[in-house]
Amino acid sequence: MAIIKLIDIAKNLGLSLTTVSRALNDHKEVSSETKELVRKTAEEMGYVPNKFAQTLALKKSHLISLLYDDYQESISYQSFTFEIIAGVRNYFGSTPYDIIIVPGNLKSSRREPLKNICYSRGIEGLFVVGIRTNDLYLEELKEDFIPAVIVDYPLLTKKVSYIQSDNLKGCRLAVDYLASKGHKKIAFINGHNLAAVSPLRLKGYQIALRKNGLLCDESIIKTGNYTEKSGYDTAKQLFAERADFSAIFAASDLMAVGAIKAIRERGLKVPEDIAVVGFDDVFFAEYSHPSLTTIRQHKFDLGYMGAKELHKIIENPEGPRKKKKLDVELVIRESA
Amino acid sequence: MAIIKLIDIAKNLGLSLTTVSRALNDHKEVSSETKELVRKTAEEMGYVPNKFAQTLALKKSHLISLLYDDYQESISYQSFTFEIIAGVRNYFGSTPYDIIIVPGNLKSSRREPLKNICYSRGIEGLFVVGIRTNDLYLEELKEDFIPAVIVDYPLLTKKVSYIQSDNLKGCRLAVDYLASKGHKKIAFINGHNLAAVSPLRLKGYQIALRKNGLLCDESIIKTGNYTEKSGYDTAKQLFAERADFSAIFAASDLMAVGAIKAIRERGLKVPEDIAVVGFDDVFFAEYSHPSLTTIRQHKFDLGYMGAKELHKIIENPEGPRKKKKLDVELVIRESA
DNA sequence: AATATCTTCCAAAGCGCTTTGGATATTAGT
DNA sequence: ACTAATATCCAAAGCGCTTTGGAAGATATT
Repeated sequence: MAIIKLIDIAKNLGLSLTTVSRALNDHKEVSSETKELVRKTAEEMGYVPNKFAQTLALKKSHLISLLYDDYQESISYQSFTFEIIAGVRNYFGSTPYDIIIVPGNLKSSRREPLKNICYSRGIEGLFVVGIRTNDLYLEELKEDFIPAVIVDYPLLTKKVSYIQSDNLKGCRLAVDYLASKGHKKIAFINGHNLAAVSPLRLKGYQIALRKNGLLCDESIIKTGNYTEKSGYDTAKQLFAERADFSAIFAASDLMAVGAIKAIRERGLKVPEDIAVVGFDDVFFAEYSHPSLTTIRQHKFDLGYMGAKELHKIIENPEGPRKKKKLDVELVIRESA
Repeated sequence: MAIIKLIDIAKNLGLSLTTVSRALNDHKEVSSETKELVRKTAEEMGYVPNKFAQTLALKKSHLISLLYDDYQESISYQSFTFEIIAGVRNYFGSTPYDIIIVPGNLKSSRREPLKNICYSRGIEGLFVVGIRTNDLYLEELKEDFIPAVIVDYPLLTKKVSYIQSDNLKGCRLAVDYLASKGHKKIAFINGHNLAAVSPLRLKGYQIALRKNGLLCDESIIKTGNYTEKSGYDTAKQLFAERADFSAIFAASDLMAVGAIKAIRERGLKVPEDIAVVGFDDVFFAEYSHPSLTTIRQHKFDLGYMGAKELHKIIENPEGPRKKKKLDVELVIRESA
């Protein structure tokens, strides 16, 4: 029961290879009767086209590749990435494109150049998520040699678009909400600058403070690294230095959880003594205690819409590139 | 700056195609000087082999495929799956194999037959995770048409191995621990039977009870569906029917969290009034409140070791298949 | 009846690679 | 000096598909 090929069904039907191929591809130069006949026997014989041969002949692989990192030190980032990937997969599931995972991970030191990877596998587009601002692959992407869509890193060239949540709005929603609850001194725990969103969130926080007529006090702005521990540590630091803030806005849910732990250890209550707002709405935000008030990013949509954009770039390379911003929303739970 | 091919470097060097190909493949029938020369100029010219052409000529694709579901209703399952995939990716990262994601997801109704997917893409092996016991793909896998490794579903044929955590031991550890704390009546919240591990965990629970001289009371065994809500609901049900148990063992962390919520709502304290032990050790187990005592599964290793086994099956199809059981451990935190 | 136009088919070339089956040149064996 | 063995290379075929450039037959046009 070997795998059967075009030639087999051609012989079987006494037709030529050409005709069989054309029949299956719905080419006009073959009568509808033979088309039907060929299709039926192909089906019966269990024919499936060999994609490698097709790729070779057509110079079109229908392959896009996923570039992501499994080892973001913040393990919560995993669920973020996973949901985005789910979106990508879902979008391309209804196209002829397959998704191949770029071998190795972003951290490993000896990596093949992106170009080699793409060229040797005929990859037509790249979906990038979780890339650090100091990652060397970014330099290659800037060379603009392949269509790509990047999540959360602002790169816009002829072939590269990017997509991210509306971070400024997210920060505004958080600060507005806290301000509306009467908070005057809102501390901010940001993430490191290896994530391109960090400066954005800081900026959003500052703008929102100003808009609410609150002054921006540098001494209650701290930088963590998106982990729970760093949230805990920076919160403790805040308390050690000064304790006249009544709310903490953290740039990630995980840091918010860490901060809550620090607050509790000090014998204070959330949200009564100190209110806490996170960012991301990772799934456990709902199950932590107290459940987290946070800014929801639509992760699945980031993947889905990003994939759609990537598809568009591939099909129409001359079209305009654009940055896309996805809406965010405030999810009010117990922590603020 | 077109992509360069073997023929280009052949012309460039005044050599034949054959020789260039052989030089790069370290074939013996070419002198070491020419080998060196060819390699160097290939490098200089930025040559990368076309994998499709290679696949076609060699009849070897070096592709394995990942079959998984993004939509397990338990979202916590995501992190489980993601970590396993990280393990798979990590293993194959040091082999010539690439990983392609099976298009569509397990749930979508109109799916291509697995065979078509595999044959048309020349896929050499399948890594399966999160498959339901009623999934039709299982029937295809049973036909044994392709090397595969399945996580958490017991299928063992000539080409298919499976791997899972030691569920029986996990349940024993949990029950032993609770018994050692003096608990006599330990309720059990299991997951549905669409997950092949569920009956195993039930069995493990029962065996462990017996070993500890505790009697197995059917009325404190409930079945949820691995979600937080089902944990909550079944725990409430337990209370409604009878309240003389002092501990709950849940077959997943998420259900454990749900159960804790129900316990709290009843005005009882965890672990003082009712102790709770979960299963999986998903990452938020540490951050929930109280932090979860649970059975840790080594998810990354499931992926890594499973991938290794898959590799072995592919390279040596005649070798013996085996089921692999990975060790688990009890992680003691606050909830018990 | 002769030419032009479709329609339907096919043989052969090509996609970029590996491999088979020689061919040529070099070295060794007697 | 002549054959046998070895080393090094190459032209051509083949992997399974699509597409180009004709060819043959059917239909339409004058």
